[in-house]
Amino acid sequence: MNIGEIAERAGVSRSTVSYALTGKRPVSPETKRRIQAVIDELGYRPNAAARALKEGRTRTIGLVIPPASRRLTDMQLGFVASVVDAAARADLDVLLSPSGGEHDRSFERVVTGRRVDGVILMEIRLEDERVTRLRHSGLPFVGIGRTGQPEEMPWVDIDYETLIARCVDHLADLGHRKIALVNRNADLVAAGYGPGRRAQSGFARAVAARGLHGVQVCCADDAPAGQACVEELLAAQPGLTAIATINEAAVAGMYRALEQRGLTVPGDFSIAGVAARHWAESLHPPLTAADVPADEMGVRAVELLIQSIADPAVPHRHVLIAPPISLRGTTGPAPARA
Amino acid sequence: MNIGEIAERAGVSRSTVSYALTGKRPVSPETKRRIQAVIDELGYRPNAAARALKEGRTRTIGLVIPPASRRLTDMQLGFVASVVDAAARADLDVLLSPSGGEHDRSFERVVTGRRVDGVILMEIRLEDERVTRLRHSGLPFVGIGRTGQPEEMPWVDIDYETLIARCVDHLADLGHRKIALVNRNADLVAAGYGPGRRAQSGFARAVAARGLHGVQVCCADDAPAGQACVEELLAAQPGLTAIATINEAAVAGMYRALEQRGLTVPGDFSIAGVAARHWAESLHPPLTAADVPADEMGVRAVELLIQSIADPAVPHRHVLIAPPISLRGTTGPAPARA
DNA sequence: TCGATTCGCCGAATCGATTCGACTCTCCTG
DNA sequence: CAGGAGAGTCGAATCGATTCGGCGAATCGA
Repeated sequence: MNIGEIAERAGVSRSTVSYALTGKRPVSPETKRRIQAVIDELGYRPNAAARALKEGRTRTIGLVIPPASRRLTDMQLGFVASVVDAAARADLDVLLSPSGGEHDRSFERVVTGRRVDGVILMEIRLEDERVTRLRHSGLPFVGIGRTGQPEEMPWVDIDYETLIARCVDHLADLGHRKIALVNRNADLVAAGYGPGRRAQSGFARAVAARGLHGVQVCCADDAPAGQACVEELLAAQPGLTAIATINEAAVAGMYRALEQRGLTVPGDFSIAGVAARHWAESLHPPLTAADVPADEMGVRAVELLIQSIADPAVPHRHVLIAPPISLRGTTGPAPARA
Repeated sequence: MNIGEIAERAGVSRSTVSYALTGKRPVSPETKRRIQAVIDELGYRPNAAARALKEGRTRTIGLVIPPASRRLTDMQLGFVASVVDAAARADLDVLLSPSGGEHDRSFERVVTGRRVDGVILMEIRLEDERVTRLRHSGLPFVGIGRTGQPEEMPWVDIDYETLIARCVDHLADLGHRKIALVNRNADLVAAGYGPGRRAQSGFARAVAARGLHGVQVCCADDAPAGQACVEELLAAQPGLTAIATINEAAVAGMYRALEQRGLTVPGDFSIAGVAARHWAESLHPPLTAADVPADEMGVRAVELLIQSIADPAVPHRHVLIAPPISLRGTTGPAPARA
């Protein structure tokens, strides 16, 4: 069933059917009605491939996610969900492409087969060859996250550097003198993962500015790792009274380790972090954290992408988000020196 | 850049380029080499839309997920991840389509615009109009989950009825006499969500068979709801000593409620469930549960779909999974009657 | 009443691939 | 040496939509 059959049954030419559907040229009401009747009867829908071929656009965007075999963090899941939602509202479909590891074929297919009109890239490194690849291809794209050359592309990002510095300031204000940064997993940070690196520098800067003793560690992105990580920290770092973290997936484990050491939060130990709001709230106890509006970020990313697609020459826009810290009760005054 | 340009530069016709690429007719080694050289130089890739139009297939599958605004459970996330992985291995792209609520346009677009060669459907209801829609459309599809008429389609599913019955049996063996089933959220169950309904009947059957006192409740899919739910149960159901559940997202909250009532697990109270393995393990304490192999299920679903696409006339295949219960320490002998 | 607009519609070209039939060689066989 | 087979290639049709130029009829103003 194609546009020709509709045309035939309605007694008009194919072009008239097309114009009736798109409205790009006037069609008489009577003709339009007849065409619509046939379409409704047969349940006709234009063939997406044919349309894409002629129009040169697919009405589809690509979403490049971390290898799916690695569990997505709650925040990443939030990005995916909001991107899919926002795209659906704009009548765009979303093609999912895991990147990294064995899946580069998938990424390559999406980029070079002209299967999508644009791409949203997640989990960006400071040096990211996917960005290079995309720039070279001429395909519009937007980052959730940014590289070390922020001007080279449009993006939406969280200002981890500032946020972690704020966490440190907050903890310092409460009298904590020795603070640890619990980062994301070591591989990621070593590979130049933006948030990880920026958290490092924000932490170092703030710790120096306040004259504190700072310790930095990496930690795999799950609860057991968080537990192990804090156990090690407590053993190796006497006098440690607070943690700042961007590793939301590990927080539950951190709580557990503290609890097993008999340390209460926030009485004996404070934790502040950067996390998706609903996650921070659902933790027990709810985490004092800068609430990352993952939902909003996905929507903004889609907006930027749609603009880039409509006019590739438009200057790159950037959205840097630094939400305030919500005090939820996992931070308190430093305990009296033992 | 298209196949014509490649042909021109290589000094052959377009059909020869096509045959050199697909190997569907012999091409002399020398010609093949020349063509390949041009392709490598220009980085040519065939246009996916043109190919899809001519071939009548898109090399893309649709994955219909629950509305993304609702958080995906860990198990659902596991399905998505494994489907994407398996599809990528088969050189298939995955088009994501949220269904339900305001997103039915997206579902409709995917199904009727012939954008995909087949569909994998998640979160199936006993009566599911999407299944009706898909059957009517003639598009090959596979369910992760099944309707009330299991023969009508190929699927991969978990045998919730049996698994919950096993949980009950296990708890009964340990001496528990009054057991609650904590189901998924009420809306879902009311809408005829398969796992929810099958858990209900499996629970009812097992409870009756063992002469126990059973209580059934629904609970929203998150930790706070789990906490509230167990608080209510404890208040309203004196003598309750165990819970069986399929609501993995609520388990952490259940633990919390018990803890706050001063009840230890498994000393005072037992919990057994059905959950994705890695989730059951990462809970604290790790949950005694039937471990759902989410990774494997996605792979199997893709396999079935590929078969259906290759030969739509092939009889529907079904994979019903009933993994054994892994004892992890949240179940123990019923406490002596208070 | 005549010429110029405007409206509504049609026919044909086009997007970029695949594929079928046919053509030209070369080689082998009887 | 004629004729058939097969290898290698080409030209043209095709998939299903969009879109441009143009054509006839109705409308309008002078």
